[in-house]
Amino acid sequence: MVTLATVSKVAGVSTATVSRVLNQPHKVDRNTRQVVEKAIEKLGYRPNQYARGLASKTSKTIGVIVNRFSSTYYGFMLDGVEEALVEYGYKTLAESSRETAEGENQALLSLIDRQCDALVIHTNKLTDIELAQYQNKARPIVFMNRKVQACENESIYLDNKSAGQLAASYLLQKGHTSFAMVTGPKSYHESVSRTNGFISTLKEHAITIDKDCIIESDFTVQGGYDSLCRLLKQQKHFTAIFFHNDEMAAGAYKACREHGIAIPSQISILGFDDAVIASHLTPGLTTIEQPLAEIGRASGLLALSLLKNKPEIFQGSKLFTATVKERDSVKDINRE
Amino acid sequence: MVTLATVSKVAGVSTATVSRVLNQPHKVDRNTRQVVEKAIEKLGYRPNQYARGLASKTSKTIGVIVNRFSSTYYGFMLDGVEEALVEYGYKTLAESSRETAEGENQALLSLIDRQCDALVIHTNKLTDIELAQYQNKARPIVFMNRKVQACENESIYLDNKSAGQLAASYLLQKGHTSFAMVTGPKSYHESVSRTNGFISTLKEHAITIDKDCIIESDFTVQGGYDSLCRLLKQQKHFTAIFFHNDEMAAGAYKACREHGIAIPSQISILGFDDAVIASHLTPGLTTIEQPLAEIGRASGLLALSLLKNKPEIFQGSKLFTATVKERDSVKDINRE
DNA sequence: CTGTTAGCGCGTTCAT
DNA sequence: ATGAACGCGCTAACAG
Repeated sequence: MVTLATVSKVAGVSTATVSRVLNQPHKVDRNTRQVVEKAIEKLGYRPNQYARGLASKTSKTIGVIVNRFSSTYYGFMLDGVEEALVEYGYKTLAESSRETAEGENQALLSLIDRQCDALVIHTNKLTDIELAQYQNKARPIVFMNRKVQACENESIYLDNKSAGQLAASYLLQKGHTSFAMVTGPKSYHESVSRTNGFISTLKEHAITIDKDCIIESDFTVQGGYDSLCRLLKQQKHFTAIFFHNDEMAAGAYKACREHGIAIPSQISILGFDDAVIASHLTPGLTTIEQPLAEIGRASGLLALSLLKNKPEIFQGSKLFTATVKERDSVKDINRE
Repeated sequence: MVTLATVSKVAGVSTATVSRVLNQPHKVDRNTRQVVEKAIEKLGYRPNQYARGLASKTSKTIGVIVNRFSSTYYGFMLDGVEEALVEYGYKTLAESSRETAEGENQALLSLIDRQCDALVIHTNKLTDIELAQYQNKARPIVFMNRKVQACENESIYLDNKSAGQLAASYLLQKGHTSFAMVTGPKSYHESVSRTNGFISTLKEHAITIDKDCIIESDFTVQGGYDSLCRLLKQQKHFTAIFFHNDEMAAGAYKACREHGIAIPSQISILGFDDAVIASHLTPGLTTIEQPLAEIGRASGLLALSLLKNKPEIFQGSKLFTATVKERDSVKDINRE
């Protein structure tokens, strides 16, 4: 095994000097530096990261937690985080919580054990209080697409209330006046904010939404399917439905097909996320787009800036804005 | 900071004993073990993984490389790997190559630097020879969904030739006799094998496929779209097209829509992978399903078995079999 | 069964 | 600008 000692012998210098050319090249004479670099090259020396971490107490690694890997929702954020870190020579250590509270706790501890210099985490199960306690430790923790009370400075997230308002404005603008909504679980802060935003804008236009027309679901295709069936059974009147994510909207497409309901002529559907499937549905799903990759990127940068205590690395807003991705699932009633 | 020494003092034993209760509990007396465990609990002690790795030369971590995170193709495999490792108390260190040769090399080196006990990698750019060289080092490398010459024992992959044969058999069985095919890049071994399998089965039935009707594409939606347009322009006759993945098939759907071609009445489409989008397309995409999660899981297990030199951890085949996931994009001509 | 001790490979003083 | 020496926290002989 090639170690610092091997290199130092070959180069005819001390290990301290080799270490310096690696970490503080400017403190080494040009000539000796070149000699050392040649030796490193020749031997194919690679520093042992564990020894490094042990001695320096830093790992140049940032831990990331997501619910799972097999969803592009998390995939886009992960890619965003990694992109940001690579620029600064940091590594990503990604772990999944398998969407359980236990998994979140374990992942958190495991990443801390692994000496991650900072953490970027997306969690749903742990409470704000529990998360805030972790935050109290030495290493910075950034909450990715999650707003944590008392840790606002470390939270990067979408302005879900505005997004809900945007959804309502868009549908109103298309001439709709009677609505239904299928939300995510109430335990998710996004769901609550989107709901509030949606309702508040309707209220501004003196429109109320029947309580029976707001259904809490679970962000899954099946959940969306079931919700639409329930809405249909109720026989309430509405011309447009706002779904809190695209998977649920996709489930609604299926239900519509089975019930012989045409989208958007008989019912308009608005999704959320602009997931990969949105563009593949027929008709194309109009949806509220959320910049997941940028949220990931910003989270990575914020972690770095906190870690190095360099505010200049992360500048800009911690609050992201949604936009409308217009396709063909919302009817423009004005044009009739 | 709480270290082994802290614990040992509180428990009134030596650091070696504390280390033993952590790693070889059976070698410690029940009573002293309990005392130590109490101290660990009380102090909230967590072992420093870097010190551990440095001293023991093992990290209980397995590095994984994928092209990127934002595709469920890799996501499913990653989830599979992690699931397998968690059972054995191992961690996943995932890194993306961003689908570049440089990225693959860097990721490989970086994971080795990080003392990963084994590697599970999915690569496309590096040649078999380059990969085999890495394999020659101390730590085991498993090639996930990739067949590497000279490393067959460490390759876990789908039997792509059989899968191609299956595709042909299925279409033949549905009464089709005239075909087109859109493949992935020739540099991908999967593409070549699928093509060979497909053609060989046709040949068995005395059917040849016009060379102009085989188009090499790039696994992207746009690529599939372009390929179908090209096929259409040629005015050759065929009733069914086999796409080497579902993304390209989705692109074909779009092209069909624009050209007013009905699926499956005018043209039948068969995909590959059973990606998430397949079920959301209209009509549902019939596709050759590949068990990605299981391939990931098997790769993880194989890595563990190699690493620990325990064949019993991984038993079963390294070759996986594809199946047909039937939906509505292939017409049954016999029924006319 | 338990304690002592010597590294693991590197970064970092402190001298020179 | 360079080298000697120590310590990071832990595991692994070796004694006892």
